[in-house]
Formats: sequence, C-alpha cells, structure tokens
Amino acid sequence: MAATMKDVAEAAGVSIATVSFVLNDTKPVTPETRRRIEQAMADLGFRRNMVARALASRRTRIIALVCPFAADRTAHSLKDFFIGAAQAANEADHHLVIWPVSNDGEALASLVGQKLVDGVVLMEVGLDDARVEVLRELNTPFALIGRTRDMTGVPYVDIDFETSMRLCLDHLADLGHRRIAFVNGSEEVPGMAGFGPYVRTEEAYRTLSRKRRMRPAVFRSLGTVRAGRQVAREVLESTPDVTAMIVLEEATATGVVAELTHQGHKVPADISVLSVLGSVEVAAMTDPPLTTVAGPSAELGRLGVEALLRRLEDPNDLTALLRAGELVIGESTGPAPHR
Amino acid sequence: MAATMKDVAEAAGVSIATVSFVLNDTKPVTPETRRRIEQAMADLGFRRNMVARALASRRTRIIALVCPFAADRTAHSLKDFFIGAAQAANEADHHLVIWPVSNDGEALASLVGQKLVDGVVLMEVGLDDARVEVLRELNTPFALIGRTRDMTGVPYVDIDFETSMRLCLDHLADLGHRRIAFVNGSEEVPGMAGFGPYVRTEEAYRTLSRKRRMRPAVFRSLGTVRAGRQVAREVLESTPDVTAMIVLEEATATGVVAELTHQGHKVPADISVLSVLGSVEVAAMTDPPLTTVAGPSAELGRLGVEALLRRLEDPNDLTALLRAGELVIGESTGPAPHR
DNA sequence: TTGAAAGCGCTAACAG
DNA sequence: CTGTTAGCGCTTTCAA
Repeated sequence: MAATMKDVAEAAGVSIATVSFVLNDTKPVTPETRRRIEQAMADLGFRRNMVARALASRRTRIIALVCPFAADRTAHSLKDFFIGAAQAANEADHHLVIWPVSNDGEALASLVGQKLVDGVVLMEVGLDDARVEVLRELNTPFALIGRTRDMTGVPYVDIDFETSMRLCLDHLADLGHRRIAFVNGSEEVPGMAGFGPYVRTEEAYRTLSRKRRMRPAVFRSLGTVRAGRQVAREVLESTPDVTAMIVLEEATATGVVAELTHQGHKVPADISVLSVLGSVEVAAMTDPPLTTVAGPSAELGRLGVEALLRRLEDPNDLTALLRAGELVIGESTGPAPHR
Repeated sequence: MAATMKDVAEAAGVSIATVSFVLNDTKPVTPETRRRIEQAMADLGFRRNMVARALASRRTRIIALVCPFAADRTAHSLKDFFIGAAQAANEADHHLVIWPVSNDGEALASLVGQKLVDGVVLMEVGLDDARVEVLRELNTPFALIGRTRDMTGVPYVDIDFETSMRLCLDHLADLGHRRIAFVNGSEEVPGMAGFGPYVRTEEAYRTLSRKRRMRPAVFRSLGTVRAGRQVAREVLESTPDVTAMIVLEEATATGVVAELTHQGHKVPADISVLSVLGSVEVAAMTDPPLTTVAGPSAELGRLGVEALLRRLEDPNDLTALLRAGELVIGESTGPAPHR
C-alpha cells in the first residue's frame, strides 16, 4: 500500500520525526540527511496522509464555502465564485468543500461541529444574517463575501457598489444622458429583504444622481425576463423622458431590452440599457449585446478565500476589501437622443 | 472545548467503545445504556470529530468533484452540477470538495495521494480521457459524468443523447418540419476534440434523420453568440430550404435567433429554433424565448455522486445511467411554413 | 452486552 | 541536529 512516513524513515535510516521536520520545514536538518530523506520519499512515491496530519496538527487545511441552497434562484455567476474560491484554496495547499446551506443556523452549526474545516467563507450574506451569529458563537474563523449591517471585527470582501454605480453613471453621462432610471431587484422575494446588493446599489444610485442634480427614478422587478419586460413597460409609461436605464438583475436587463425592441424603441438609438453587476456571458446574449458593469465574481470567490486564510494565520487580521465591477462596453448604450 | 467521546463516556458512566457502538449502531446496546449515552451526548452537545473518525475508519466520507479548470470556457450549467452533487453528498452524510483540475494527470494523482477523499467524480470526460487511466492505476474508486470510448467496468451517468435528440426531432416533426439543420459545437477548440456530447448528439441526429428519411445538414460553431450569428448566415445561404434548426451550444442558439431576427426572418413563423441541452435560464433570455430540451445538469451531478457512493459500498457496483433532457416549450418553435 | 487496548499516520514537545 | 514518545479522537478487534 501507500508508503507512510515510517516507511520513509526506515528507508532513509532516520527517525520519523526527522522526516516530519523536512516535510514541514520546521527544524533545521543537515543537507545530507535531507537529501537521503527526499530520495527515499521519491523512491517510495510517498505522499503525506492529509487526514493523519489534520488530526495531529489540529488543522485540516480544508475550508468551506457556504452557498445558497436553491439551485434555481441563484445567479449565473455562482460557478465563478466556486471556481475562483477553489483555485485560491488549491494554490494555498488547501481544499474547498461546498456546503449548500440556506439560512439555517442549526444545519451550519452541525457541519461546523464536525471539525472538518478550519474556517468558513459565507456567500450571499444579508444585512442581518443569522449564520454570522452562529459562526461567531461557535468561535469558527470565517470571512464574508458581502456585508452584514454591522461589520466590526468581521473580515469581508464585497462589491464596491458605489464605484460600480459611478461607472454606470459616468458612462451614461459621457454619452449625454440626463434622465436615467434604475431598475432594482425586488426585496419582496422571500429571503431577499435587506439583500445587500439591492440596498447598496440603490443607495449609491440615489446619492450619485442627486450629486449630479439628476432626479432619481427607481423601479423594482423580479429577476426574470418576464418581469423585465413588465418593468420596461412601467418605465416607459411612468417616466417617458427617460433616455437610459441601469438594470441590476441580468435576466431583468435581458427582458428590458427585448420589450423595448418589441415596442419599437431602438436600443440604443432611442434608449440605452446598461446591466450592472451581471456576467459578461449573459450580457453578450441579448440583441444588441448589453453594455455591462460586470460583477467581479471569480475574484470575490478568490478574495474571500484569501481573506479567510489570512485570518487563519493571524486571528486579528481584518481584511476589508471592496472590488468594483468592470465596464464592458457592448452595443446597448449610445448617445442620448435629442428630444 | 468541544466534547469528545471520552467526555460522553464518562458522563454516561460507560466505556468509550460503547459510545462508539451506539453512534455507529454497530453492536447491540441495552436500551437503558443507550438512553444514558444519548442523554449525555445531548447534554454535552457532542459532535463527532470527522477527522478522527476518518483516520480510524479509513473512510473520510469526503468525495471530490473534478471539474474543468477554466472559469471562462465553461457552461452556465456548471453551477447546477455543483449544487446537485453537493446536495447528494450531504444527504448521504458526505462532504464534497471541488477540484478544478484540467486534463492534468499528475495534479490529479497528487490530490488523490493525499488520501483526503474516498472517491472521485469526474466531469466533462472526453472520449479518451487521461484522468480515467490515472484513477484506475491509483486504484481510486471513481464515477464519471459522461463517457469515455471504452466504458467496461466503469460506473457512469450521462445524458441520453439519442432520446434528447429524438425529443427535438419529434417536436419539430409534429409541427410539420421536414428540413431540419443541426448546429453542433466545434471540435476545433483545444480540448474539445472528441468531446462526447458533440460526437453523440451529432450521431443521434444523423441516425434519426435518416430513419425519418430526412437529409441531415450539419453545421459547426463555436459556443459564442457571435459565432451563432455567423452560423445562422451560413445555414441560410447554404441550405435555404431549412425550416428549423437544432442548436447544441446555448450561446450559439442565442446568436442564431438574434441573427435570424436581424435579417428579417420571423422566429418561429419563418424558421424555428430549438436549443438542445442548454439551460432553461438562458433559454428564457432570448426574444422570443427559446424552446429547449434542457440538459439534466443538477440531476447528473446528483446521480454521479450517488453512483460513486454505491461503488464505495460495493466495489462491483456498475451504475450505467442515461438521462434525457426535458422538452421545455418556448416561443421559438412553431408550425413549419408553407413553401 | 460491555470494556480494554491497540492502532490509524502524523505532529510537536522534550530530551539528548 | 536528531530521536523518543505522547498524544490527536475515534474505530475495532478481542476478551470478559
């Protein structure tokens, strides 16, 4: 069977402790001894048993990514978070386990209690999130992707909503738009009340609009294509002087473009549409392809893991990182029409 | 700190072995003793340490999902595989780790060598896949999502391409279509040569077309919107009598619809478009929303894990499951036009 | 039906 | 610089 450290020690004619020292680089070892040990490891094809190591060292080198449970009501970009997080973990010689757990404190506590993971990265945190309390009480190291209301002492990474929104408004203002509507997601959806991105993008939109002396016009819509078509009609009826729309949920943005076109409005000649914090893939799928401020999903997954890993090194580390989306210009935005 | 079995044993006035027996239900225990032990566990808030259990039992109860590395060239549905797999694992009291490993045998071998996981589920397997050989040599239990050329002795779950394609053709034939093109993905992409879904859907399309005495017309396209627009033009030029198109990559399908509409062809009045093995979410995003035979992604993730778990119970278990997509009727298919 | 004890493979004092 | 050894918390014989 697979060689153990004992086998390596015997083959190299040293004690098992010495093998451990070269493996972990925790104590000085004569070059010659080291060489013999490394030779033996190579000969035997030795690979260190993670489980034994974890038990003895009280560090499993596994971290958990807690993600929303529902496969359906879940952003396209979830896969980017996964991949980004898993890669960051792998690069640091850690493993990433996926825990699809909804807002269920008990389930989370039970998983954490298994002592399988060194720490937890929490996704899609709400402004008030029960899971954060659970983790705090369990004394488990954790980091958040997103923010709760009170972030004192909690490491997190999140989207820089203000900068992201500023990118949208700058782009549209540069094109001469002065009457810009914002279509937010709907907090009516169960579990979405106080959802950070909804709250923060809207706040940024309102603040920045006023600063530019533009009258805010906020609409809400479910994150579906159908709802997007609906809200497009609403906007046209209630605020006909709008020349551009910033849309938060990408499916909604898609519906908006479809409905505008359907009603005979040219995008972007008559009205511009900009998708904020969606994915480039989905943005590319509409006709015309959406201009978007793409959400930094994979990066956030990576940064969340890295924040947790730092915290594991240093219990006082307090990462607080914001990352803005990136403006990817498509064909759904153009100069404001003369009216 | 967290209570151990020893604590429970002491509190219940029994030996640690007895606690283990009730925990694992491996030996008969007097109801009274059992009660005392359960009481003690409840009082102490005992939770079994997974790592110690794993080391002693030589079963970690962790399985790995090996998924494509590249965050970009990766289907929207990847997240569904993840969630389906993670849920299935959780339900069976297992954990799922994500290993983003491309076709790199050595990396995979190194991960497996850590003895962290009991088995591996491989995604996106090609007709000839190096990783399968690696796993076989390492003597690691594994299951495939997808199929290699030679599947003797290998447990797998995969899409039932023939039935999925039959659903497409039936649907279109029922609507009176007789001249149906198929737009395949492109094997020109590095790593996509011999990609199972490409090979098998095309084969099914050709076979079934001939059976119905319809002349096959196969096109190939990269899985992007732009390429979809391109291929739509190709089809129109080279095969103007086509009244329906079946498109494999969903981004391509999106581009096809956009281009047809753009060129003044009404979908579906002039030409029907059907997306095969895409996601309902993306299908809903075009205008008109695509009819699709939706790929069973979450289910395959789940079934792949379940196949592996069975294999772990019984090394001779040989799961071989095919699951067809599901026809979700949108508004991109309609009666064949009179010509 | 229960208990004692020997590991699982490694880490980390401590001793030399 | 290297070796000895006591665990990590649990499973699993074997004996009682």
